[in-house]
Amino acid sequence: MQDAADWLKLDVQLCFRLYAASRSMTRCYQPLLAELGLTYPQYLAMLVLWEEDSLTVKRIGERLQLDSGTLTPLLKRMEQAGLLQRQRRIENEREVRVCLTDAGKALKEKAVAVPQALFTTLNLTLEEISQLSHLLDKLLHNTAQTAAGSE
Amino acid sequence: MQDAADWLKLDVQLCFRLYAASRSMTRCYQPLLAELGLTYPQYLAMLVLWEEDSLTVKRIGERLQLDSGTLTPLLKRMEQAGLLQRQRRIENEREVRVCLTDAGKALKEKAVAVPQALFTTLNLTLEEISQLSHLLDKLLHNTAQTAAGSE
DNA sequence: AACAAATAAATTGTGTGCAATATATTTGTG
DNA sequence: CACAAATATATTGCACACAATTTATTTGTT
Repeated sequence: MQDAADWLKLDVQLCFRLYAASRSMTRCYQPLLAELGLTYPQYLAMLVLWEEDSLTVKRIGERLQLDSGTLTPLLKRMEQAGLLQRQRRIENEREVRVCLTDAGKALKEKAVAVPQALFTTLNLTLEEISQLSHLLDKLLHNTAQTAAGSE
Repeated sequence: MQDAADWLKLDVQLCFRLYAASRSMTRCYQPLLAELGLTYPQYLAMLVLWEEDSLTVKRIGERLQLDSGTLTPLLKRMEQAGLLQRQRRIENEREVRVCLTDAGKALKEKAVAVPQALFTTLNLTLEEISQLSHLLDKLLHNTAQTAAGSE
């Protein structure tokens, strides 16, 4: 009985650490991103668009592992903020193409300071970051849902 | 210019991995917890209460790093579900004491299967889990807010 | 061409997270 | 005792996440 109960201790649970660490890191981003007028998920969407502009909602969702239920309102708010434009494609009217505005593109300059500041806050060695990234990738791979993770 | 822009690539960002991994793991828990009638944050609250029953909202919040804005409605839903009871303490009426009901205590038996199933899904070695836990703890420590992390 | 199946977004509803504020109670100080 | 400061919880408002459903469009098949 005691053996089985040990599995249920909070401190033993890897998942709680992951959950707490993710939220803790997002909280670190928050004041930095507030200066750019972005939330953390909005920042992720901008990262994707800065890398490759003019993507469909579906493509952004694949990169961020988010569905339209999350992305549609998020992108609408970013459109309201003047960072991007959403328009149905003429070739395929099911799709909505998302393009950065000049303001959206310009924000990239200021954003460079964000990951650099985070790196300082994290205070992990490059070796530790590399290890952590590797382990998280492996975990992501093993937990990926067959439905969502279609590549 | 190119150097600075490299900091803004999604795949480089540790934080995105953490964010994606946390959500991916929660999705793995979801079908298992659905059988217990719990969401993931509710499961975490139960873990804390199974370990030590009759805690204040504040104490639960310290364990889970959640504030009353999140916990109050969450605990109310769990009370509705018959898993616990919330009552103002007589000694100090600012505090609310949270106690498991018999149903809440009994649920522990079924819950033991959950972390075991997750361990199988994760498919990580004990060594890898240990490493990951250690790195996440370090990250958590370094990102902890001075305000919230009062011990 | 006709139409079922597939696809892409949008919508709806529920449950977090969290900042900011409000309320009630207790504690500390003169 | 009076009363400001501190404490614990609750409330409000906003922004995700995500399951489930709906809507509109395109594709595949006959």
